[in-house]
Order: sequence, then C-alpha cells, then structure tokens
Amino acid sequence: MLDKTYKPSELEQRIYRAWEAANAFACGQPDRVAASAKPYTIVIPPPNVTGSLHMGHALNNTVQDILIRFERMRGRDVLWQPGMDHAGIATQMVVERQLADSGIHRRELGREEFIRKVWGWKEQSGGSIINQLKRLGASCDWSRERFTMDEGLSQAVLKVFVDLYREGLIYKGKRLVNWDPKFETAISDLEVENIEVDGHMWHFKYPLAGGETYDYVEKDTDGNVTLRETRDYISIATTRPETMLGDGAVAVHPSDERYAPIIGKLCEIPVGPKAHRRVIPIITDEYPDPEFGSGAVKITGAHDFNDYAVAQRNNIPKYRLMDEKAQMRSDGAPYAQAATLAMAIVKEGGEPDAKHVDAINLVPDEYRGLDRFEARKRVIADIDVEGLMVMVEDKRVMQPFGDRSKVVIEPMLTDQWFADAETLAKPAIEAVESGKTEFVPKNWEKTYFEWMRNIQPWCISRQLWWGHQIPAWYGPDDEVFVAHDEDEAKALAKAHYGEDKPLERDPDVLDTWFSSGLWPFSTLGWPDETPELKRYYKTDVLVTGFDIIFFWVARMMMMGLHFMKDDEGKPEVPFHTVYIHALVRDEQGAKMSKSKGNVIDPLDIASEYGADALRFTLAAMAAQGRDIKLATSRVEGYRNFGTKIWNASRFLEMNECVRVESFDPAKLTHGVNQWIVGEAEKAAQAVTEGIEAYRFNEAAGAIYRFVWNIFCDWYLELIKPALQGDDEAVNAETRATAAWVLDQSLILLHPFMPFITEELWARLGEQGPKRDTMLILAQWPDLKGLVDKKAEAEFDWVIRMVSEIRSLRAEMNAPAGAKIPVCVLGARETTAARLEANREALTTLARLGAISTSDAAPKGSVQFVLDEATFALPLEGVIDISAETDRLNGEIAKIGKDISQIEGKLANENFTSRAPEHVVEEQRQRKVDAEAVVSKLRDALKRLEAAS
RNA sequence: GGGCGGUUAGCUCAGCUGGAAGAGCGCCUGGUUUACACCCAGGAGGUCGGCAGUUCGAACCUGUCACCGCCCA
Repeated sequence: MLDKTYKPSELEQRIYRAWEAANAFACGQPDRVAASAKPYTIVIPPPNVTGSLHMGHALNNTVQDILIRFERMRGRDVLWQPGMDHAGIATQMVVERQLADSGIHRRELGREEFIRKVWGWKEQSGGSIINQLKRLGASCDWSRERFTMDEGLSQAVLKVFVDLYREGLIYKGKRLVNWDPKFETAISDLEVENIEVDGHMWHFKYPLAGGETYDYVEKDTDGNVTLRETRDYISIATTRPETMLGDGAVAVHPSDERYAPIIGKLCEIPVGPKAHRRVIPIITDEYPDPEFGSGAVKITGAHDFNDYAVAQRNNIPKYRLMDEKAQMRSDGAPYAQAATLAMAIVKEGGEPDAKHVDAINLVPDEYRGLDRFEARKRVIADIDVEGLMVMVEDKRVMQPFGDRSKVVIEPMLTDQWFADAETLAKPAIEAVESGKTEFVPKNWEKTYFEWMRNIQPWCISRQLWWGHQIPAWYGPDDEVFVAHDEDEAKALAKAHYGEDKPLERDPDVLDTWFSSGLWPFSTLGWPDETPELKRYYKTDVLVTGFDIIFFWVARMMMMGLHFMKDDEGKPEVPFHTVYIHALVRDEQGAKMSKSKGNVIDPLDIASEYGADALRFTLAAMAAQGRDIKLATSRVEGYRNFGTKIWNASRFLEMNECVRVESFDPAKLTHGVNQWIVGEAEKAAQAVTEGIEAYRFNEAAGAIYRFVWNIFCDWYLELIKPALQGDDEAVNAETRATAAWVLDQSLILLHPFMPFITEELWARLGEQGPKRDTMLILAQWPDLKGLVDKKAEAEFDWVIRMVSEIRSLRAEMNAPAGAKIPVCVLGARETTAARLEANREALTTLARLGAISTSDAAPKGSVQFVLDEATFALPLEGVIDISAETDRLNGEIAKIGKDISQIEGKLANENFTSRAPEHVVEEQRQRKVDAEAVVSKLRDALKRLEAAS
C-alpha cells in the first residue's frame, strides 16, 4: 500500500541508482541498434569544472533531459553526451588561492608541479556539478563523460591548431587585447563586464608647440558666434589622465571648424619633465564627436580600443605604458632618452616600426613602477600645479572589469595568437541563413548574425599554465615552428636552418573555448574516425541560454563547419537546432547573483519540494522568448501536483484497479471509459506536440490539466459509484481502464517528473502483468482513434450539469449534505438517455435525491437551462422567491446583451459579406442557442411567478 | 547612441494562424464526501500600458508615446 504522501528525498537517489544499474542512460543499446533506431544526440554545453549548479543549469539540463527522455521513450537511440570544460582562468584561480593559503606562489612550484596540483584538485573537488546534475535526474550517458583536457580531446585541439595555422587561419600578432592585471593574462571581450561607475572627466590644456596661437571661435546652431578668443592651447578631455603619457596624437573631427586653423600643427603633452616635453601632431579623424567634451581627443593607441583604431588609420605610434601587473613601466632607457626617440618618430612620420615603438618607455622616471591609479593622481596633481587643468567634472563612466578577477581591465598591446574568426564565421553565418541550423525561437538568429557579422579576430592565447599549451616552438631568432609535437617541430626547424637548433616552446595556453568549440565532435572521438562520430554527428539540438550564444553556439558552429564533413564531403553543422531558453530570475525579475543575495539554490528547492517539482516548475514556466521569474509558490503548487498523481495511484490501488494484459482501449463499452481514453489520446497528442515544438510549458500544462482536472476531478469521481456497484462486467472494464489511463499518464509525465513516475510505475507494476521495462525505457504512446464523439458530448454534458447544480446549491446556501431532488422538464431523447445512463454518478456528484421527468416544475424551484432541457430543483422554504426572480432576470438580461451584440454583427452587411462563412454561421448558431435559452428562462420565470 | 524584449486578474505568468479573456498562487464562502487539507466544491477579481490607424472584427497587425528590462557601443 502506498503511503499517504510521496517523499522525494527518500526515493530519488534509490531510483537514480536503479536507472544506472539498468544501464538505461547508455547510447547504442543493442536492441535499438538492431532495430535500426534513429540516433538522437544532444551534447551538454560543458559546465565548468569549478562550477556548481545554479538555476540556469537546472533549467538548461531539465530541458535537455525532457528532450532526451522523450526521444528515448519514442525508441530513438539517444546519446546525451556529458562532460566538463577545464575553465582555464577559473580553475587556475581556485588552485592558486589554495596555494596562497599555504603561502606558496605557483612560480615557486614550477609549471609541471603546479599542473600536477591542478589535476589533483580536479580529482578531489572538481566536477561537483556532475553529481548535482544527477540529483536533478539528468539521464546523461555518464560512461562517455569527457573533459576538455582529456588525452583524446587534447589531440583534437592540437590538430585543429596546427591545421588552422597551416591554412593561415591562425596567426601571431601584436594587437590590443583585454588584459587582466590580476591574472596577468589576456582575456576575451566576452569575459569583460562593462559596468558604469562614478568617475571624472578631466579637461587639460595641451599648449601649442612653439607658443603658437589661433583664433578659437564657437558658434550656436544658427551660426551666430557665441565665443571668440585667442588660444595658445587645445583643450582635451579624458577620464584616464595617466594614459596621456602614451599619447601619440590629438585628433579632431574633419568638419570641426573650431580647430581647422591648427590641423597639422604640434601640441605639447603637459606632463613629464619640462625639459623633455613631448610634442604630438594634431590630426583629423572621423572618430572624435564634435559635440562631446571639447571635441578634441587624445590618441593613446596602446591603451584604448577606439584610439587603437585611430592610431592604425593614421600611422600614430602606440606607446605601451604599463607592465603585466598594470603598473607603470620601469624597463628600458631613462625617460629623457625615450622622449628623444619618440620625438624622432614624430619628425620622421610614416609608419613607425611597432617593435621599436614598444621598446620605448615613455613613463617619466618619477612615475615608474607606480600603480596605474596612483600614477593618475600624480599626473593630475602635477598638471594642476602648472595651471593647465581647465576643469574636472563628475561623470558616470563605463569601466571594463574582469568577470572573474573583478579588477579593472587594461587594454594592452601585447603579442598574442589570433584565429581569423571572420573567415571561420562566414560558413557559420551561411548555415543559419540557409536554415541548415535553426534557432528556436527564431528571433535569436538576429543576435547571432549581429555578432557573427561584426566578429573580431579571436584572441586564443592566454598567459596561464592550466590549459592546452600552444604547439608552437621558437628558434633562436624567434622563427616559429607550429607542429603536433616537439619532434615534428625539430624536424621543421632543421629543414629551415639546415641544422639542429635549440627550440623553446611557447609558454602560453589556449582559450578554454578553443577546446569547447570542438565539443560536438571531439567528444565523439575526432580526429579518429570512430563509429560514434559517424553515428551521432551531426547532433540534433544544442540547448543553451541566450547569454552564451556567442560562447557555445558561435564557436561550435565555426569549428564544426570547418572540420566536419557530411557524406558528400560538404561542411556539416554541429546541430540542426539551437534551442535558446530563458534566463532564470528571481521573483522580482532581477538577475540572480551572489552579491545581491537573491540566489535560489536549485538543490535547496529540490531538497524541500523534490527534484520533480523543480523540474516541472521550470518546464511549465519555460515559455519561449521570456525570462523565468521563479516563485517558490509555483514550485509548491507543482509539488502538490506530484502528490495528486500519487494519491490517484493510491486510490486505484485501494480499489483494485489493476492493469489487464490484453486491454484494448478501442474496444470499450461503457461511456465513461470510452470518454476517458479519448481524453487520454488528446492529452498524449498535446504533450507530444508540445515537446516536439519545444513548447515545454504547453506540454507540461497539458499533462497537468489532464491528470488533475480531467482524470482526478471527473473520471475518478464518476467511476466511484460503479466501483462500488455490483455490475461485474462494467466494474472490470472500469478498473482496467482506470489502470490503463494512469499508466498513460505516468508515461506522459515521465520526461518532466522522472522520479515519482518511475516509482509509481514500479509500485503499480507489482500487481497485474509483469512490466517489460522500467518506465524510463517504456514506449511512448501513439494513441489513435480513441475519441468517441458521442461519449465526448455526453460527458461534456455531465460535467456542465453537475457544475451548474453545484453552483446553484452554493449560491442558494443549500446545506452541503442535503440531497435535493431534481425535476427535468422538456428533456428530449438524448438528455433522457444521458440522465439514465449516469443516474448514479450524477446523484453522487451533484448530491441529488430522486431524478424525475415531468412537464410541470414543482413549486418554489430554482431552475436552470441546459441545452433543450430545464432543470428544476425544488428548494421550497429555502429559496427567496423574489431573489430567485431577480437571478433569472439577471440571467435573461445577460444573455439578452449577448444576443443584441450578435444581432449587431449579423446586421452589419460588411460582416456577413466579408467574414468567412463559418464565422458568420457560428454567430447565427450562437444567436439561435441564446434565444432558446432566454425563452426557456422566461418560461421558468413564469412558473416561479405562478407558484408564488 | 544601436539592437532585442516586455507592459494581460492583488502576485508570477500563458494566450501559436486576428473570430466569445486563461492558469498557478493569493483572497472570500462552504466542506470530517474513508485517494489526496500538499485536498474538495463554489465565488469575487481584467478600460489586455496610453493614443492613433488597418480591418466586418484587434490582447494579437501597423505607427507613435510612456515606463521597465537585457545585450552591444
């Protein structure tokens, strides 16, 4: 006997272990392969090895598990490929922090030892998210779990790097990158968060060289002169005064008349030792906004992305001012010498030599070694002393922060490896344009295109130790040899130099995304041509949040299309569908974050309400194109739903509703049973279509309504009298039907609530014919032809009648226990038959006494109209005649209003001539029906009046 | 500044092809109906953000305004 309530915490782990023991998650099940089942593949977007489960993961994996369980039950050979990525920065950070606790820096350990420590950490405490996914019921094929640093996946990385390099799609170069001074590495744009903070805008005077002057004129929009003065300077606004030291030019917009007189002249950077003030040219470029600040912009090509572009266009030297820790440089020659070299470049013009420029340290001696923010203060103070500060404004400024380090990111000119993303993106764009890969919902394609069409070279090198070390070796003259291993590099070097030369390997590692971009095929064994690769690539769907379209989708598309080919040798996409799900927010709609303290931990929810309730909630709220604002009251409601089906099962158990071997839902004789199997078919169809269309909320809603509002609320109530009755034939059919419908419900609910359904499947399997399989491997229903129109109409009528009577009873305050007789007037054949067939059920559900048919209503009756018949409930003494008269008049008035509305429509010639025929016909029918009801209500009113 | 999305019941949200406004929670009333109080029955509650337009007909299409959110610069 089942307990009164379902207790998830006691059962979930046991059930999960049973699935694992049954090997239910494994792909390539021999019976399915033998039956040439079509493969269905999802690769998990690899969670980070340092990560722990948050609500976003919970939603992401619930969706994947729903799809996987659904297709598994539909007989497909499913592979849900799990694993994790090695998360270069995050992991290195964790281990470094641990080391720091014992006062050790990784450099003291050395690279090899440090990496050993990272592996040790990974074995011990990495990947806790995997167990958390299991708690949610994720049915991944864990036997195939992969890690981006695995031997096989590392081979894939090597091959991809070498191939792309040889194809000219990977190159090394000095470019501006986002530099994280805490981790001392380059990071990608996507790892930078731009946050608006309180800052300042300083306005400084850059004196014109040689004491030159010009007429500075400002005009209003009508061209009237509002200011005219003689100036010997140009005013520059900046939020980062410390970068002035590296200025290479001042730029103004070509249309800006104010500065036209001084274009091409030189001005002086008002900082540094007086004797060696540098002068820089005033140039024109489209970049400066004349409306913004003074309209003149200082150009520091080595420390600002916009300035970098200007400097590139105009051959302006890009002076690097800081070191890896973002401290002011202290290398190289003293300032006086450096400034002289810089001046020489200005004089020479033309394209400056980047290497030469980079060697010049333009930080004045007294600022060298200072932190950048300290240097800023000193620069401001020094300029102020000279009286060259015009003003300082308080201003909100966008500042870039490292998403992990939380320190201010410094744009920095460094040597890095780049992938030619623009070239790789072309086929990836084309694949979505042509529909080879589709986004669901479709509007995300726009985001994808937007990003892919404006893609920047992808900086793939990281100055870290943890990751795939770049397979590039340098000769003594810095000649690069890219090879799969050191031996190959040596051979290349020998061929190049004509003799053996010592080589040194590039110390940097690759961006983690370089390896996770290969995930859809590297996990299947590529570059080996494994049977798995052949069978499961391309995969079916990638499920992810929109915030990482750029990370996963873009990279997997680029790499997949470049390296994978279909049977005809054409590039093959990694997945045909990208399902983008919502972001989970808190109840108020704020993004969940630790700092806000509004994080709802999915595991807490799972512990309190069960993993099933959490999953169902996420699915029910996963409407396309909207964020999920998670309220625990919803979870509670769906926990109750689990309890509901549990108790329904308990009810069947108590009433010996046991499954019958040869049960055929198409051959039922009893109306209520014909009706419920038809409803089951409709529910199965709705759930199936919902999942197929990625409309999880609709699928969840359909099974919820069927189980609760149809099966429990009506069917089980309707059959109670029969179960108690002594008609053995009806009784047996009803029991078998109930058991069969519950079974269908468990199957349909399983993708959403796997634990409780599996448990009930087992418990209900203890009676009746033996189960063939666990529920997870059971057959998804394909129900057809079970909808019996007659039964459907009949039980629609039963429900309406019972509801009507209940409503009136409540309204009349009839005692809950009172059995009220009912008299039916004007009933035609169908109604009479329905009354007769369902007499017991009706009297029980509506708490009726005798049901009689007559032509005259008993005195003092409450009356209502249902189809052609009028029902009279004699409540003499209980009812207030005048109140009842008012009620009926109210009804008549309400329907009358409807009628006049419909008449209005029908009288409109435009409507009858232009609206489709079936719509017009529908309105005509509505009018006829409503008029019939009104006329019957008028009769009822007359009877009431006659009685009083 | 560019792009995307939102505004529907007290709250959280559905509403697909334009054709009679929905759910869960909350609220109110009643209920010891031996499956379930994590329940049952009944009920109240909406100018579908504003305005203008298209249409026989608009929550839905178009324009515009307002407010909110996100992404990118």
